[in-house]
Amino acid sequence: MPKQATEMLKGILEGMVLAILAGTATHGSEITAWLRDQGFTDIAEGTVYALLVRVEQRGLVDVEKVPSEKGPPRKVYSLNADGREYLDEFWKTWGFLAERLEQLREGGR
Amino acid sequence: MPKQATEMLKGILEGMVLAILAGTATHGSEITAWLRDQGFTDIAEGTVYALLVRVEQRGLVDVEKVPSEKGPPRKVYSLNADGREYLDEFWKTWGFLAERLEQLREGGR
DNA sequence: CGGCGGTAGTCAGTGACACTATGTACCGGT
DNA sequence: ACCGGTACATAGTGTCACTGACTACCGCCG
Repeated sequence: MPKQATEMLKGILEGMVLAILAGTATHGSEITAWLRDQGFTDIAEGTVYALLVRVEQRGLVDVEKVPSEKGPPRKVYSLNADGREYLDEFWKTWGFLAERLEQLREGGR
Repeated sequence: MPKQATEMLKGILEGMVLAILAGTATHGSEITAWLRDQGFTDIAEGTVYALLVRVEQRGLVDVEKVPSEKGPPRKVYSLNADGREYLDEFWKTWGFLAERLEQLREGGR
Protein backbone atom coordinates (compact mmCIF):
# COMPACT_ATOMS: atom_id res chain seq x y z
CA MET A 1 0.00 0.00 0.00
CA PRO A 2 1.39 3.44 -0.88
CA LYS A 3 2.59 5.14 2.26
CA GLN A 4 0.66 8.35 1.89
CA ALA A 5 -2.58 6.38 1.72
CA THR A 6 -3.07 6.43 5.45
CA GLU A 7 -3.98 10.09 5.58
CA MET A 8 -6.29 9.73 2.63
CA LEU A 9 -8.13 6.94 4.36
CA LYS A 10 -9.61 9.30 6.90
CA GLY A 11 -13.33 9.19 6.52
CA ILE A 12 -13.02 6.71 3.69
CA LEU A 13 -12.08 3.64 5.64
CA GLU A 14 -15.31 3.99 7.57
CA GLY A 15 -17.33 4.00 4.37
CA MET A 16 -15.43 1.01 3.09
CA VAL A 17 -16.18 -1.01 6.18
CA LEU A 18 -19.85 -0.13 6.00
CA ALA A 19 -19.87 -1.10 2.35
CA ILE A 20 -18.40 -4.47 3.26
CA LEU A 21 -21.06 -4.95 5.91
CA ALA A 22 -23.71 -4.07 3.37
CA GLY A 23 -22.64 -7.19 1.52
CA THR A 24 -22.23 -9.60 4.40
CA ALA A 25 -22.58 -9.33 8.13
CA THR A 26 -19.22 -10.20 9.61
CA HIS A 27 -16.78 -9.53 12.42
CA GLY A 28 -13.67 -7.49 13.09
CA SER A 29 -10.87 -9.80 12.23
CA GLU A 30 -12.47 -10.95 9.01
CA ILE A 31 -12.85 -7.35 7.90
CA THR A 32 -9.21 -6.73 8.67
CA ALA A 33 -8.22 -9.84 6.76
CA TRP A 34 -10.27 -8.76 3.76
CA LEU A 35 -8.72 -5.31 3.75
CA ARG A 36 -5.26 -6.85 3.88
CA ASP A 37 -6.18 -9.02 0.91
CA GLN A 38 -7.13 -5.95 -1.04
CA GLY A 39 -3.67 -4.53 -0.57
CA PHE A 40 -4.24 -2.34 2.47
CA THR A 41 -1.39 -4.15 4.09
CA ASP A 42 -0.64 -1.73 6.84
CA ILE A 43 -4.03 -1.19 8.38
CA ALA A 44 -3.65 -2.14 12.01
CA GLU A 45 -6.02 -4.52 13.79
CA GLY A 46 -6.78 -1.87 16.34
CA THR A 47 -7.84 0.60 13.71
CA VAL A 48 -10.69 -1.58 12.52
CA TYR A 49 -11.90 -2.35 16.02
CA ALA A 50 -11.89 1.28 17.03
CA LEU A 51 -13.81 2.13 13.90
CA LEU A 52 -16.38 -0.56 14.59
CA VAL A 53 -16.89 0.78 18.08
CA ARG A 54 -17.51 4.24 16.64
CA VAL A 55 -20.09 3.12 14.10
CA GLU A 56 -21.78 0.97 16.70
CA GLN A 57 -22.09 3.93 19.05
CA ARG A 58 -23.54 6.02 16.28
CA GLY A 59 -26.13 3.34 15.75
CA LEU A 60 -25.25 2.52 12.17
CA VAL A 61 -24.84 -1.20 12.76
CA ASP A 62 -26.45 -3.97 14.76
CA VAL A 63 -24.27 -6.31 16.78
CA GLU A 64 -24.69 -9.93 17.71
CA LYS A 65 -22.35 -11.92 19.88
CA VAL A 66 -21.62 -15.28 18.40
CA PRO A 67 -19.57 -17.85 20.31
CA SER A 68 -16.65 -18.96 18.21
CA GLU A 69 -14.84 -22.26 18.20
CA LYS A 70 -11.54 -20.59 18.67
CA GLY A 71 -10.98 -17.69 20.97
CA PRO A 72 -13.48 -15.29 22.51
CA PRO A 73 -16.99 -14.72 21.18
CA ARG A 74 -17.10 -12.82 17.91
CA LYS A 75 -19.01 -9.62 17.53
CA VAL A 76 -20.84 -9.96 14.27
CA TYR A 77 -21.84 -6.62 12.79
CA SER A 78 -24.60 -5.98 10.30
CA LEU A 79 -25.76 -2.80 8.64
CA ASN A 80 -29.11 -1.45 9.81
CA ALA A 81 -31.44 1.11 8.23
CA ASP A 82 -29.53 4.13 9.54
CA GLY A 83 -26.33 2.57 8.33
CA ARG A 84 -27.71 2.03 4.87
CA GLU A 85 -28.77 5.64 4.74
CA TYR A 86 -25.34 6.77 5.86
CA LEU A 87 -23.70 4.54 3.30
CA ASP A 88 -25.85 6.08 0.61
CA GLU A 89 -24.62 9.52 1.66
CA PHE A 90 -21.09 8.20 1.62
CA TRP A 91 -21.36 7.04 -1.97
CA LYS A 92 -22.79 10.38 -2.99
CA THR A 93 -19.88 12.18 -1.38
CA TRP A 94 -17.41 9.77 -2.87
CA GLY A 95 -18.90 10.24 -6.33
CA PHE A 96 -18.66 13.98 -5.94
CA LEU A 97 -15.00 13.78 -4.99
CA ALA A 98 -14.00 11.16 -7.52
CA GLU A 99 -15.59 13.11 -10.33
CA ARG A 100 -13.63 16.26 -9.59
CA LEU A 101 -10.38 14.45 -8.97
CA GLU A 102 -10.69 12.62 -12.27
CA GLN A 103 -11.25 15.92 -13.99
CA LEU A 104 -8.12 17.33 -12.41
CA ARG A 105 -6.04 14.31 -13.27
CA GLU A 106 -6.90 14.48 -16.92
CA GLY A 107 -7.53 18.02 -17.97
CA GLY A 108 -5.15 19.48 -15.45
CA ARG A 109 -8.31 21.61 -15.43
CA MET B 1 -20.96 20.11 -0.79
CA PRO B 2 -22.02 17.03 1.15
CA LYS B 3 -21.29 17.53 4.84
CA GLN B 4 -19.29 14.42 5.44
CA ALA B 5 -16.88 15.45 2.70
CA THR B 6 -14.71 17.43 5.06
CA GLU B 7 -13.26 14.37 6.75
CA MET B 8 -12.68 12.67 3.44
CA LEU B 9 -10.72 15.65 2.22
CA LYS B 10 -7.89 14.92 4.60
CA GLY B 11 -4.87 14.11 2.53
CA ILE B 12 -6.83 14.66 -0.66
CA LEU B 13 -7.21 18.41 -0.60
CA GLU B 14 -3.45 18.71 -0.57
CA GLY B 15 -3.16 16.64 -3.71
CA MET B 16 -5.89 18.66 -5.36
CA VAL B 17 -4.12 21.93 -4.69
CA LEU B 18 -0.85 20.56 -6.03
CA ALA B 19 -2.67 19.33 -9.11
CA ILE B 20 -4.05 22.81 -9.65
CA LEU B 21 -0.59 24.29 -9.30
CA ALA B 22 0.70 21.77 -11.81
CA GLY B 23 -1.57 23.46 -14.33
CA THR B 24 -0.95 27.09 -13.46
CA ALA B 25 1.12 28.91 -10.90
CA THR B 26 -1.29 30.92 -8.79
CA HIS B 27 -2.01 32.30 -5.34
CA GLY B 28 -4.11 31.44 -2.31
CA SER B 29 -7.31 33.29 -2.86
CA GLU B 30 -7.58 32.20 -6.46
CA ILE B 31 -7.20 28.58 -5.44
CA THR B 32 -9.93 29.04 -2.87
CA ALA B 33 -12.16 30.67 -5.44
CA TRP B 34 -11.60 27.83 -7.88
CA LEU B 35 -12.43 25.23 -5.27
CA ARG B 36 -15.62 27.09 -4.42
CA ASP B 37 -16.53 27.08 -8.09
CA GLN B 38 -16.15 23.35 -8.20
CA GLY B 39 -18.71 22.94 -5.48
CA PHE B 40 -16.46 22.75 -2.44
CA THR B 41 -18.48 25.56 -0.99
CA ASP B 42 -17.47 25.24 2.59
CA ILE B 43 -13.73 25.13 2.39
CA ALA B 44 -12.53 28.00 4.56
CA GLU B 45 -10.02 30.57 3.37
CA GLY B 46 -7.75 29.71 6.24
CA THR B 47 -7.67 26.07 5.26
CA VAL B 48 -6.07 26.73 1.91
CA TYR B 49 -3.51 29.15 3.32
CA ALA B 50 -2.51 26.73 6.03
CA LEU B 51 -2.16 23.99 3.47
CA LEU B 52 0.02 26.17 1.28
CA VAL B 53 2.29 26.92 4.21
CA ARG B 54 2.65 23.19 4.82
CA VAL B 55 3.59 22.32 1.27
CA GLU B 56 5.93 25.28 1.10
CA GLN B 57 7.75 24.11 4.22
CA ARG B 58 8.06 20.65 2.76
CA GLY B 59 9.67 22.19 -0.29
CA LEU B 60 7.12 21.00 -2.80
CA VAL B 61 6.46 24.43 -4.24
CA ASP B 62 8.36 27.58 -5.13
CA VAL B 63 7.05 30.94 -4.01
CA GLU B 64 7.31 34.36 -5.54
CA LYS B 65 5.96 37.54 -4.03
CA VAL B 66 4.13 39.60 -6.58
CA PRO B 67 2.85 43.06 -5.75
CA SER B 68 -0.84 43.27 -6.44
CA GLU B 69 -2.92 46.23 -7.44
CA LYS B 70 -5.35 45.65 -4.64
CA GLY B 71 -4.32 44.62 -1.18
CA PRO B 72 -1.08 43.08 0.04
CA PRO B 73 1.45 41.34 -2.19
CA ARG B 74 0.33 37.98 -3.47
CA LYS B 75 2.31 34.85 -2.85
CA VAL B 76 2.32 33.07 -6.16
CA TYR B 77 3.01 29.35 -5.82
CA SER B 78 4.36 27.03 -8.46
CA LEU B 79 5.11 23.33 -8.40
CA ASN B 80 8.79 22.39 -8.40
CA ALA B 81 10.49 19.07 -9.16
CA ASP B 82 9.89 17.60 -5.71
CA GLY B 83 6.30 18.67 -5.92
CA ARG B 84 5.83 16.98 -9.24
CA GLU B 85 7.25 13.80 -7.84
CA TYR B 86 4.96 14.01 -4.85
CA LEU B 87 1.99 14.66 -7.09
CA ASP B 88 2.85 11.57 -9.08
CA GLU B 89 2.81 9.52 -5.89
CA PHE B 90 -0.48 11.11 -5.01
CA TRP B 91 -2.10 10.02 -8.25
CA LYS B 92 -0.81 6.50 -7.77
CA THR B 93 -2.32 6.36 -4.30
CA TRP B 94 -5.54 7.88 -5.51
CA GLY B 95 -5.77 5.35 -8.33
CA PHE B 96 -5.24 2.54 -5.87
CA LEU B 97 -8.00 3.79 -3.64
CA ALA B 98 -10.45 4.68 -6.37
CA GLU B 99 -10.08 1.29 -7.96
CA ARG B 100 -10.97 -0.56 -4.78
CA LEU B 101 -13.78 1.76 -3.87
CA GLU B 102 -15.34 1.37 -7.29
CA GLN B 103 -15.16 -2.38 -6.91
CA LEU B 104 -16.93 -2.15 -3.60
CA ARG B 105 -19.61 0.15 -4.90
CA GLU B 106 -20.52 -2.14 -7.74
CA GLY B 107 -19.92 -5.74 -6.78
CA GLY B 108 -20.61 -5.18 -3.13
CA ARG B 109 -17.47 -7.31 -3.36
C1' DC C 1 -6.34 63.77 3.63
C1' DG C 2 -8.54 60.28 6.45
C1' DG C 3 -11.35 56.67 7.16
C1' DC C 4 -14.01 52.59 4.64
C1' DG C 5 -14.31 48.41 2.37
C1' DG C 6 -12.43 44.82 -0.04
C1' DT C 7 -8.44 41.74 -0.94
C1' DA C 8 -4.58 38.73 0.70
C1' DG C 9 -2.44 36.42 4.03
C1' DT C 10 -1.54 34.70 9.15
C1' DC C 11 -2.27 32.31 13.47
C1' DA C 12 -4.08 29.85 17.83
C1' DG C 13 -7.10 26.55 19.35
C1' DT C 14 -10.33 22.49 18.37
C1' DG C 15 -12.01 17.93 16.90
C1' DA C 16 -12.02 13.77 14.22
C1' DC C 17 -9.64 9.90 12.76
C1' DA C 18 -6.03 6.38 11.89
C1' DC C 19 -1.80 4.79 14.01
C1' DT C 20 1.11 2.26 17.49
C1' DA C 21 1.55 -0.54 21.27
C1' DT C 22 -0.10 -2.98 24.73
C1' DG C 23 -3.46 -5.69 27.26
C1' DT C 24 -7.37 -9.01 28.08
C1' DA C 25 -10.07 -13.18 27.18
C1' DC C 26 -10.84 -17.56 25.35
C1' DC C 27 -9.81 -21.84 23.05
C1' DG C 28 -7.47 -26.38 21.48
C1' DG C 29 -3.50 -29.26 21.35
C1' DT C 30 0.42 -31.45 23.57
C1' DA D 1 -0.95 -26.96 32.99
C1' DC D 2 1.00 -24.39 29.50
C1' DC D 3 1.57 -22.47 24.97
C1' DG D 4 0.17 -20.33 20.69
C1' DG D 5 -3.22 -18.47 18.06
C1' DT D 6 -7.64 -15.95 17.52
C1' DA D 7 -10.71 -12.04 18.70
C1' DC D 8 -11.46 -7.98 20.82
C1' DA D 9 -10.29 -3.65 23.66
C1' DT D 10 -7.95 0.64 25.15
C1' DA D 11 -4.58 4.59 26.02
C1' DG D 12 -1.80 7.83 23.94
C1' DT D 13 0.09 10.23 19.60
C1' DG D 14 0.25 12.92 15.24
C1' DT D 15 -1.83 14.89 11.30
C1' DC D 16 -5.03 17.55 9.01
C1' DA D 17 -9.00 20.61 8.07
C1' DC D 18 -12.01 23.72 10.64
C1' DT D 19 -13.33 28.10 13.01
C1' DG D 20 -12.65 32.73 14.21
C1' DA D 21 -10.05 36.58 14.92
C1' DC D 22 -6.24 39.18 13.40
C1' DT D 23 -2.74 42.08 10.49
C1' DA D 24 -1.44 44.39 6.22
C1' DC D 25 -2.17 46.78 2.10
C1' DC D 26 -4.62 49.21 -1.48
C1' DG D 27 -8.07 52.40 -3.99
C1' DC D 28 -11.92 55.26 -3.45
C1' DC D 29 -15.00 58.77 -1.79
C1' DG D 30 -16.49 62.16 1.18
